[in-house]
Amino acid sequence: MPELPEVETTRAGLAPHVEGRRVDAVTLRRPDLRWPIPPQITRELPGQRIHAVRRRAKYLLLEATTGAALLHLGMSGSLRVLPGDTPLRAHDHVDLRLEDGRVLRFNDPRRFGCLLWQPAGDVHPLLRALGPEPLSDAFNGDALFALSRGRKAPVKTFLMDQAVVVGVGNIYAAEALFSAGIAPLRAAGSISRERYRRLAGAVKAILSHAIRRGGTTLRDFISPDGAPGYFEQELLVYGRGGEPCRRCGRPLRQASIGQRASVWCPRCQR
DNA sequence: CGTATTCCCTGCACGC
DNA sequence: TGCGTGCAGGGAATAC
Repeated sequence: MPELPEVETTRAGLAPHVEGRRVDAVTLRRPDLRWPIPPQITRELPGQRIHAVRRRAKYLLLEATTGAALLHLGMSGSLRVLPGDTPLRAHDHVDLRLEDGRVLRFNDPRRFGCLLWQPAGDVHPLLRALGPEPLSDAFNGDALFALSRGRKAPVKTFLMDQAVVVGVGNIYAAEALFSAGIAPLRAAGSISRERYRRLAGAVKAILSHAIRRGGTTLRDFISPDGAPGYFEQELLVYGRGGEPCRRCGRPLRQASIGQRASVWCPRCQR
């Protein structure tokens, strides 16, 4: 399930194959993913060159001349650059044929992903209310502390709020809270500045480590060249409910927090 | 505004 | 073996 490191891995894998190339044709095999695919994708994008592949939160932007294709991988999406004659597989929904004959192919079994259009000079509504990038200086313990005052929601829910900080999904929220020693159910407003500094540091460390390792491989995530990520085996709490804490040996607790499966160590996290 | 809930969709792990 | 069931999840939409 692509979280920020997976999306960044995808961006980095895509960029050398796609940047500077012209899109010759677009093939849609269904009219929608999560939302209808807008007419600009088929009518405006073909013939334009992709100048850059950028990422904002978990969105990818293929920046062309009159606008950008805005993609989200949802939880099962993947993008690959393939030889033009590669046979189709199930759920290959969209092809962008590049001028070198290869295709940028968007596969998404669960169709939680999207492909939208952002006109040049505009910011798509989906990107307007997003918080800071987790690896930027704007995201730090002081900002978390300030934003959290008065919040009664669990800190895990708070940390996964894309208006607070983008790109911290369920896996990395669980791992960062374990690393910082903070219990996920604790009210966001009750946590000290010092502990938020630790938490922000943990988020940055875990995300940058995961990016270096090529993202987490769970379910069907694959990077654009087809190589799997190697982070899964390093997860300390996510998916390990009932198993012993790697730090203290006590069984990890599992419960649903904000409709999301959550795992933590009742002894190491307070 | 903050918080809680529902929904979208398919693949997979289960249990019978 | 083959079925049905429940769960997973990002995040928008909706309802308080």
